[in-house]
Amino acid sequence: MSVSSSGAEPVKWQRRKENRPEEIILAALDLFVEKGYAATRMLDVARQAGVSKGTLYLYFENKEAIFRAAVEQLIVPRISQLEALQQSHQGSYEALIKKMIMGWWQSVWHSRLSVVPKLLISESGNFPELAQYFTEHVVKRVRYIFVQAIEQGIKEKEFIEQDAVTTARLLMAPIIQAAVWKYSFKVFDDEQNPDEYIRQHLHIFLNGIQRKKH
Amino acid sequence: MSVSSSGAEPVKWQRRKENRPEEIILAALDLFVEKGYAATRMLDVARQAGVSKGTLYLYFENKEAIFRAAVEQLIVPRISQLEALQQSHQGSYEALIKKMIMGWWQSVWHSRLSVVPKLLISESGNFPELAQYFTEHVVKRVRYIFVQAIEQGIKEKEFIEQDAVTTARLLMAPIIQAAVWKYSFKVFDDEQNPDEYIRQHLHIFLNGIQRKKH
Amino acid sequence: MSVSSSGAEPVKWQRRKENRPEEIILAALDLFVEKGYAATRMLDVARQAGVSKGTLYLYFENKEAIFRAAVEQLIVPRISQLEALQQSHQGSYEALIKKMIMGWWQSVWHSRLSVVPKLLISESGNFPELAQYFTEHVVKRVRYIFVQAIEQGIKEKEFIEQDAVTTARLLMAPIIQAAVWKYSFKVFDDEQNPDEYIRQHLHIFLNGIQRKKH
Amino acid sequence: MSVSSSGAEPVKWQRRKENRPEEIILAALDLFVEKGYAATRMLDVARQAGVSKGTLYLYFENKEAIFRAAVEQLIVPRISQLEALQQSHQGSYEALIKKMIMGWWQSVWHSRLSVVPKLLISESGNFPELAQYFTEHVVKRVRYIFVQAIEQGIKEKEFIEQDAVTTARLLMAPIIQAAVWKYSFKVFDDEQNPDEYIRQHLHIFLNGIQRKKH
DNA sequence: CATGAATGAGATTTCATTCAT
DNA sequence: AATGAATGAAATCTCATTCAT
Repeated sequence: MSVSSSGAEPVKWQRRKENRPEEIILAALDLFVEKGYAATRMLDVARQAGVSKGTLYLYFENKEAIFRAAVEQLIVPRISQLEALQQSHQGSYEALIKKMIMGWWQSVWHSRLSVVPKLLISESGNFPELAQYFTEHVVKRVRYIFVQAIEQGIKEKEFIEQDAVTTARLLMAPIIQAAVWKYSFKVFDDEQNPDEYIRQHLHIFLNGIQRKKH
Repeated sequence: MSVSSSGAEPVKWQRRKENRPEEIILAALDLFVEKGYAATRMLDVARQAGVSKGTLYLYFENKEAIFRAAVEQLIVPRISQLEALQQSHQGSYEALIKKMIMGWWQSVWHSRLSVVPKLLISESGNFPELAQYFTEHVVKRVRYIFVQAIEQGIKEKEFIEQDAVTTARLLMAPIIQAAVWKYSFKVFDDEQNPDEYIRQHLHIFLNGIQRKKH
Repeated sequence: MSVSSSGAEPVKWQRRKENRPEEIILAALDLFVEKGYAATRMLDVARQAGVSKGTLYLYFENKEAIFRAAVEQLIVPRISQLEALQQSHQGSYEALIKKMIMGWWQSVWHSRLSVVPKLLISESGNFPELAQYFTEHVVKRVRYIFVQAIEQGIKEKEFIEQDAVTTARLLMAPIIQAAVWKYSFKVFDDEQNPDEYIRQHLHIFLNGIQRKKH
Repeated sequence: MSVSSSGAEPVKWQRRKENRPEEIILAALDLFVEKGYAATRMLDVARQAGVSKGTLYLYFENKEAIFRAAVEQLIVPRISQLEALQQSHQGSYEALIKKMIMGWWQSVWHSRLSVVPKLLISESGNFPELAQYFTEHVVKRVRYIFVQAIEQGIKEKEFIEQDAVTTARLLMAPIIQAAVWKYSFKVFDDEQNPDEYIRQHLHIFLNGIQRKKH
């Protein structure tokens, strides 16, 4: 199912030192999202990763270390993409926000990364340091990028006067919400086209904050 | 419910006994939200409710039953309020939506009810039937109320043409998001005024869907 | 086998809060001595004590706590007996030493207490704090009692001039040795009469340190 | 043993290979004494011996085999020294005993051999065959040498009438005790001069068993 | 009814041993 | 011959649930 391109011999004793940590992280992420951290047994993680229980402990000190690694390694690298996008932008701030949201959406929604919000929301109570780390290094950093775009749009008379931080929260809320929903109630809720959802969000939102041209 | 069948004389010191199930539910809710379902020990619930471990089992079959009861008893009654509001409304649909959102917000945000979204998101993987129940009987039902208001606003040329279901999702997303955030990252995230947050959401959102008057 | 005088109904659910800790300690002692600390499984301790695994953890934080309790509660009380004996003595120092050794021997050898030396010797490497505690509060304290008797005997010209501490060590060595042997090699070594062994030790030792009367 | 069958040219850099088993035994001994058998991990043994875990299994079947080898190879050869000493002796039995004890003491105390008593005492419960082997082939054999010396001394009227086996036990007890102590409580107990300890033991003991000359 | 001591299934974690490299 | 990554049995410990009091 997973290993490589050469087909189908289920080898039992495999040495894959290089790839193990990432394989374990991805396996754990799948399960943490599905069952929550506490309900995920190390045996499950091992099976999902195609290794034995003991192997997990060769690469991670304990269950919590896997959790931390999953969050940190997956998310943080993505943010710089966003920052780069902002700095190289030319044109209206409406166009910048559209571009950033759509880019973020593409890279997050369709990747395994989209599970992280749900995971952190679920486990924030049990891992306060991790929740704090996430708040400081991800939430606020991403929000700041949008805050800047909004503030500059206000200064340039493109957007109406408003509190930029609250507006940035409102810009992000439906996206985070969608990611959380995907892993919580999607199977029971009616199908919807996520791309259309975002498109419409941007439409209403940008329409809502723009200074009306008379 | 059982002791004195001649419901006339409400003896004070019996109240406690009568309220036991609710006290247990509230205690459990607090803990489920704080630590998650799996990490909450029955001993903790007992202590928080001021009873012994054994007593829990006099009122509930097991841990899961407490969880189900908590969700069902807290949420469902509130929805009919919303439905009543809609049916009695007179005036613009913008005003109706404002009224409903603010009413919902008041009754949810400032009550213990606000923990339910976070709780269900966290535990949906472990309690699929409950997640389904919640999706069908709460999410969709509430959404339907807003869908109707939006659709009628479109028909009356008050709002622009758009997919009402998606729009309803976008209307609700920041509110649910706020409730989830409150119990996940609020302590680490910067303070914000929740009432101002909702006010601004309504402002941008309604501004964004209104048909521009020229 | 153990519970009480009323005969033979092996009850399954027994509440014995008062006696449990001591029962567990004694059970653990038996096994620690037989197999060593590390090789003794908590399940074994539970079975030996006639309780379940979980019950152990109601009374002791972990395996090490049982070990510590066993050592501390059994040994320390006995020492004061010895000190009392010394202070009330009248007569020759030879007689005092005889009396103390025989008394100590009686109370230690024929009781479960005799296992402690072997146990501490075996586990000293893994429980250095416990070994230190034992050295300070038991070994040195007991030795000091004998050192005093010997020094006074020297002063009174009853015994020959010699280093009293070394002599006290030599007085105690065969006794400790016997206790250790009992739990290590006794089953394989030839039977011997322990009372005769001590009697002869005292005979040779006291004969060896006495000032020769001409 | 295997490589160069023409045993003439002892190549230096092959030595290491040839000595592997002994190096492993010595490494294991150090650790067994410090931590006990069960608490000693094969990884520790490997590291201490400067080899990898897998290599241990090239030379020994399993952990127990290392333990057995350690005991057997270290102890047994020393006994014949003692027997030779006895057979070649001329002079008083007091002098013979002094010579044997001092010789034994020298070769045991100041060598790694001194750890064996503590080790066997600690692990006798887990390795009964080994304990039996030790009792039969070491303890009794050594004791027999001393028993003979004592019995002959009695016959020659050098020593007083007494049970020679018990006396031999008492002669050996302080020495074994000292070796055990060295690896159990020495670091916490006060310093003492071991040579002085033995000298004084011989003094008291021999003084105690000698027939008084009038 | 209420209690909390007692239970035991099941979780995490360790480490002797195996075997691909 | 040597390595050390990988294995999995078995240990400690937790906690939902039961039941004597």
